[in-house]
Amino acid sequence: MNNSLKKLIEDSIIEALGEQGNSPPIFITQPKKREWGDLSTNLPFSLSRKTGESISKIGERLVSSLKKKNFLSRVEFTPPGFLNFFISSQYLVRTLKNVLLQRENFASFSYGKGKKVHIDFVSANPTGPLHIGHARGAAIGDSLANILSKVGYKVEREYYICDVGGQIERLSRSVWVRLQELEGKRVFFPEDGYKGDYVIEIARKAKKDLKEELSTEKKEERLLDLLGKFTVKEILKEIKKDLEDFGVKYDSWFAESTLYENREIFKTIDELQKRGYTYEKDGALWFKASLFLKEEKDRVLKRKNGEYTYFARDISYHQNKLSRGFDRMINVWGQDHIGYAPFLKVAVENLDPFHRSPEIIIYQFVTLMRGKEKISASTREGEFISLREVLNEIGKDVARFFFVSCNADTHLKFDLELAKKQSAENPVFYIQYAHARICSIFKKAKKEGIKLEDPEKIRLTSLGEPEEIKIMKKICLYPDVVKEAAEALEPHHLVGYAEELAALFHQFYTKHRVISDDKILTLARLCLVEAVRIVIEDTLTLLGISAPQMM
RNA sequence: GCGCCUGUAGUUCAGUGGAUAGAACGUCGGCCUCCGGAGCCGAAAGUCGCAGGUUCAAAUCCUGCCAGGCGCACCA
Repeated sequence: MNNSLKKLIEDSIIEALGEQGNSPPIFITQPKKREWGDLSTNLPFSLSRKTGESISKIGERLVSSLKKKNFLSRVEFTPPGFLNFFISSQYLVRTLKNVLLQRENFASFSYGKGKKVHIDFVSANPTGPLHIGHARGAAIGDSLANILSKVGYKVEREYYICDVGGQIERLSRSVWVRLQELEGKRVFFPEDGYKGDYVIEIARKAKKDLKEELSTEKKEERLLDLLGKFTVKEILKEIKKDLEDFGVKYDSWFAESTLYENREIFKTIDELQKRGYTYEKDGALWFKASLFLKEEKDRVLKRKNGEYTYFARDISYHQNKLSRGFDRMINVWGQDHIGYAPFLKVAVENLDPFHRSPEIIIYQFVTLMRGKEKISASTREGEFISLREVLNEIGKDVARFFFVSCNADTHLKFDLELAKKQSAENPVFYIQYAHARICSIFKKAKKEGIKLEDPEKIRLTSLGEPEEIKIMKKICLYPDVVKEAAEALEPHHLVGYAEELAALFHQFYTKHRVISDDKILTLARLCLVEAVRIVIEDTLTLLGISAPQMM
């Protein structure tokens, strides 16, 4: 299935350019003014610079060979050097029928060619509940996964569980201390321990569930190990539940400890050594990052005490992904990993014979506000707004919409008060309202005994009002929006699109009646609004937001 | 100090080197006999952080400043 209008135009241009057609990249964009067409390109500029032919000559030549295309009603060359395209009503009608026939597959593509994509997001350390910062990563990662699978990739969502290392030790020690306190003993709470109340809850649960083991096991080391495993399991249970309520479901959960169990970590280190990417210094094993990254310091793979660093484990994890046959690996990380990303990339790509490299999407942190006041977020100190609280306060739809509505690079400010207060006028409701309104039109139609027939049989040419044309044109662009969001790995493009489509619908709705005495027009308009409904539902689904029939 | 990211309307954010920089919220003024008013129509609101440069064309690319966020571990 391919309903991309831009591709159609692009192909026609390439065809028109003929044999000598190794043209510069063709950019087709939506112009700002209606007189400039529905789509336009600046190709005459760039082509002229390349070939030396005059801009207007190129323009005129392209116009004359493109104007025969039946999906265009008009092609114009407009000085200083634009080609403006006008979509034909024939194409508008055909597209409307396609939406009704193909429904949620209208914007599906084979673009990804069934390639396997691994997407790793959130992957928060199991040392505490998810907080609001993780929510942004969850919203971006999950929507991206949805979008990529829509354009034809085989997507696997995975959560990487860091269940190894010093943080887990600190966590289990914190639980142990809380346990002692429950026994009535006064114990000094470690400076670097986890201070959140959830630790006390877990201690309480451990006291009940691990009663026997706790009383028989005397060796502190074994005891801490036992507590650690129990705690990680408990916290993961909560994380999983929070994510599910946020609309996120993973295909797999990968525990870091399995890298030791199947000895992959050792193989990775061997390979790095064999290739001469390592050296020993001060009793530690180092990665020669400077081989690939000038001006960067080398990094430790294996510490003096014999433990592997997170870096070493992470390289091994990525090799594991490659061994599972993934063509692309996408990691969605918070900006605190920004300096680390290049190291992982060079290590992984230089070990792989095909030089596949993780693609890393960095999202900037959310500044959380309550009115004018900033709220800090630290898992260690136990000061954070949990994802759970956000879900309870403002709900999944508003939260997901908010986190996915702007570019990952934006340092966005999130005012909880405002999010709650504005909720009635929030853009997400504006979009959902359009959907609910359409559903209610169909309820009325049903009551009056009107049924939507086979769209092929309905005379859609009776749709000619400006508001109707605008809607159809917007719908024609939907597949391209999805494709562009997939190519750029930027879900936020869909948000802007959904708002625009909803606005066009509301404008149409205010001015015209769908159900009227004119039977033919009624059916045509039902088709039109049903197409709007399908597309809105589709965008909302990609963003993980519900499309309610009633509000 | 070095690296990455950001700076666009009162606020939150869009904006693929192109044509007169957009939307939402907020503010002000209009619109309910009729499919849902969580809607529609209109108005006010901008030195695109500052200064240079490249280009026929710069919010967008380059350089330098200023301000903010995050990194620069034998943490993860």
